[in-house]
Amino acid sequence: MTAQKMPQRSADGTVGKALEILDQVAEFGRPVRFGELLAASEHPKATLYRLVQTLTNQGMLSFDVEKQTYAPGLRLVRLAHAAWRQSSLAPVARPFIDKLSSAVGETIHLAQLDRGQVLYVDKRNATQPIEMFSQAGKIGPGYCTGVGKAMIAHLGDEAREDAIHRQAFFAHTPHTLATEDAFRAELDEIRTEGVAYDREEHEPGIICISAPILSETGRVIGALSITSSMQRQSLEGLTAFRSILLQTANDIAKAAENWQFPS
Amino acid sequence: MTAQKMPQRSADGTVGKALEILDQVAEFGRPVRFGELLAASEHPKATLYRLVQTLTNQGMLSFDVEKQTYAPGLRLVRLAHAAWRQSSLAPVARPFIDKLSSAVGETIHLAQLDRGQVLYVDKRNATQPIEMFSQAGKIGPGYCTGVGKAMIAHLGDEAREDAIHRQAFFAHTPHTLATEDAFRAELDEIRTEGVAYDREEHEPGIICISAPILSETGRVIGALSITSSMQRQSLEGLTAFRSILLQTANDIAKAAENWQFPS
DNA sequence: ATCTTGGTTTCATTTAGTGGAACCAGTTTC
DNA sequence: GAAACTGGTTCCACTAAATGAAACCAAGAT
Repeated sequence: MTAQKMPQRSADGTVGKALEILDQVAEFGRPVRFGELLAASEHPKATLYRLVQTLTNQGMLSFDVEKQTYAPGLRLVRLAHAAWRQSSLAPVARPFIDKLSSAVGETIHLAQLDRGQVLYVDKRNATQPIEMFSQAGKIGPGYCTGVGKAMIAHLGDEAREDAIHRQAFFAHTPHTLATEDAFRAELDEIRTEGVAYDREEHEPGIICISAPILSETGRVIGALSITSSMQRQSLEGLTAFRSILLQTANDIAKAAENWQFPS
Repeated sequence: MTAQKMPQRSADGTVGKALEILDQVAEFGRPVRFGELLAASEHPKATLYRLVQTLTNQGMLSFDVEKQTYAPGLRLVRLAHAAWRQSSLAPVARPFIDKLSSAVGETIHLAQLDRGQVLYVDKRNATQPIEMFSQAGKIGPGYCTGVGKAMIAHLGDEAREDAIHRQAFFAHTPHTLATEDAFRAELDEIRTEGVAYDREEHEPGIICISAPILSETGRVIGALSITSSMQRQSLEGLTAFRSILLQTANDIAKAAENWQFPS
């Protein structure tokens, strides 16, 4: 089995534990029996049971009476709606992404950093229609995606170290930078370069160019990327997008500064 | 053992309280100051403070250091992704909705019931492109929407009573059924009718026809609706969709029965 | 009919949550 | 320039809530 330990979240209090359970259920990716959960959990039966009970009648977990399984609850969808509108860059960035999308005709990703991991908050694909939550909310590794590297490279020293230590450094492809040292070197490169490239590091044949979105004070607030495949493009081809990508990232940053939420 | 637990008011344990806070923040619809939250809360300063702290470093709330405001956190988006894929009807229903959408050329909604409220989990609009989370995750009232009425009408007695008591019965329009009695009568009607109509009860000029999605055992698992406006359609016009709507609802129910999650 | 397996409940013990009050900046007011 | 606010953070005795070992229950399996 693949016993890969995730970076631990300082489980403060009961609330922390409850949320940890929630994460576990979510990670299964399918409805789970109580027993399975118990096996994967530190907690004794009774404790886990009560925790799950609480989450369930709070609507954070949904319980399928017929199949006796638990899954992340719909209340989350409701809350995420609010989160997405308020905390994510997506609403602000939308017009710019639309423009960029039609200008370059390639897939666009908008992502933010969540504890060292890449969280995609929006996506535009020239050809296919958008796929709702199946795209937004998706997560990916920080160390081998263009957006991930672009963001981590521009973090402050402290935050960057933290992010680096959260990486799993699994070699998805022969091109993956799978060691901390190689990764650090790449980050330096990216900082001087201004943009990050994904040279088939995550998926074979998939390449991208990515730029960070930085606030006026230099804080990393997200990243933007143009993705393509080796069939359609070369790395040099992507370089041609450098200018428009940086411009768009800048536009989004500006727009984010004086973003007022609709009453 | 009597199943009588009247005093519930979303108050089980610390976890319940924390989630309540989360809801409150989400309800603001914009970043909030600690003070504002305090004013809207029952809890004393210190308690609220700690709760908010916990939620924040759990990633359930995000804190804008510059503006000193809280908003629902990105961790929710990640969790919701899982919830949407697993607990919602959307992934199963997608192909059917697509088909229905292109067949009727009107707006389609897919919704589920969450504590008496309507939670939209997917939407198809013939003309406009999809709008990610800005649509999925949206909530609406149960008593004055087609999907809401269709679902509540087909609940079991106990659950239906519960749902009815959760309704606010605010008269959004002159046509809103704003009393419990009128609502009950309408529900009876809907049960014999098989479909529910929204006759400008929520928004002026907006009408819809809706069918519940029922499991083989008769449990309500969601609802489907075709929405239009008085400009484009009449109620009679919508009636023409009755058959295809019921058919689609049925297809979705069938598909949901033997839905296996992708490993 | 008895043994497992998987889920639920009890209850004395322990731990974590609570909240009144004090404390600290920064701002405003006098 | 001191004094009174305002908004946020920390203390700590008190209390309510979480804990978990063990008992219990309901099916299926043997």
